[in-house]
Amino acid sequence: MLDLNFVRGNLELVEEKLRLRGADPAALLGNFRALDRSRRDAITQAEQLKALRNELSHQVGARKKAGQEAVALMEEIRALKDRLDILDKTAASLDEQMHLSLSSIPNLTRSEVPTGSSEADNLTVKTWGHKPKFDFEPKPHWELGEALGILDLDRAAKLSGARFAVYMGAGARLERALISFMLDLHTTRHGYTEVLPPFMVNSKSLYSTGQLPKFAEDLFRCSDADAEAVARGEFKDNDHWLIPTAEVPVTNLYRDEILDESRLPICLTAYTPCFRAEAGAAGKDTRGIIRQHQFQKVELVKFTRPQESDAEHERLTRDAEEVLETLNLPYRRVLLSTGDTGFSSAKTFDLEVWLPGQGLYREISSCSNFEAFQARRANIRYKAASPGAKGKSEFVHTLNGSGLAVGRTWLAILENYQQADGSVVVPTPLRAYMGGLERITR
RNA sequence: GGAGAGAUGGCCGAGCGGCUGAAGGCGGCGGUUUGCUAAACCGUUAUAGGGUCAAAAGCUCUAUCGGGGGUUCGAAUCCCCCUCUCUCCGCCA
Repeated sequence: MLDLNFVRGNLELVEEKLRLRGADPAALLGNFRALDRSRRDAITQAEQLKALRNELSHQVGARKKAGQEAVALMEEIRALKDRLDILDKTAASLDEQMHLSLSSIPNLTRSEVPTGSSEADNLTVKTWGHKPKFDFEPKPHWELGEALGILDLDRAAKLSGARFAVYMGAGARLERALISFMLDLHTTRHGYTEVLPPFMVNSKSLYSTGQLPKFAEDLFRCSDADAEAVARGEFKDNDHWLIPTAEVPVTNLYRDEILDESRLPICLTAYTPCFRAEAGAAGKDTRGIIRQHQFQKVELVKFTRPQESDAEHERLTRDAEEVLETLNLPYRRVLLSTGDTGFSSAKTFDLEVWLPGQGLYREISSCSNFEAFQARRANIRYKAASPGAKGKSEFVHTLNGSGLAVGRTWLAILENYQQADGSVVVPTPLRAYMGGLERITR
């Protein structure tokens, strides 16, 4: 969420930034000034009446204490009530509208983000590694996996439907190895603390990180959650949704807290499954396990001081890249354009891994700097500890990135490490996690 | 699932109809004292939203004592509902 004062004072800039994203400023901010004005007028009126009521009530107290009667005063106050009731309701309703309107505005992208309307305008920042050369036609992962008996999509469909996968034998072990490998790398070499959060969260948490209210249809909702209430802007702490990413529970760890500056930056890593409804993705990536309703991910999350978030963003992206480099998977780093940058993000790098079986680069990580956008929604602040500082609390900056999407790493290994006989060589760093297995064969 | 107890500021903790935005302590910040450190002492220290202001500061108003509703001229304090925490019992991986 953007700061109300900031929007009020920089309306043209905000509208311009919205246009860069391909959003419609008129739809989002068309009545901003009018709404702002009437909201403030209503609040002023209601508060003036409350001040009067409080003053008169005080007089009642004083008279009673002095042993005088106060019937007339009490009558007067009672007479205010109807008027106050209406004013209060009006003010509350306008305030709610303002909040909902503000909650629907995406974050402002940073100036270095390339202008564009879609992923076609993303900027490739760097390319790493050598694409493997094959003296045979490389196969896509679904053919390799099914032939090796380590991936069973047909039975997954029987169990759960489309867009689910069953991993068997060395396939299951490879998935588990990747999770352990990534967590170990981030905790021992990159300084992250491991977190194992709940896989279900309440709607308040999803509001804080920006998934609600706008993107409810992308989520799996448990039966105790009320999508209509969410659409009205009611976020509860006693309903449940399946997490679409560990970003949600991990970022919300410090919701409504004031952190000590000396603790920053806080760097956390978490393995979780991720559940996505993939609404609107019908017909997209239907083959293989690129796009699933459930996939595993190791996530990186940081809480930083505002002045450090840019440098920490670079560091976090490097931490994700190092997973690919250690596994020797060719990739490129892409700076997303204004049109492709996510709702809550001010700047996002995607890492795209080379998939020889399909002959293209595919997103395997997305590393974003949300600046204070999520922190403002989640009310995560820090208090300056440095001497001389005024002790005023400020919003932290939050960042996160996949380090990495495990399912896509799994399939990237199959495609990049495949052999002419259909077997797959296990990358050296994973062998210790696979009981020494060097090659997955039929 | 049943029974009971509780939820107050950065933290601990008092208050149980008006004098309470909230005692006291801890912590933080500023200062005095002091070879240094420590200690002691003094002062200060919530958040959000209105109004005023060119703006900031300041001043002022409103709201906030887990969340929501109610009673009352007036609610941290009384009543109802919900959530969470703790204790005991039951069930359970």
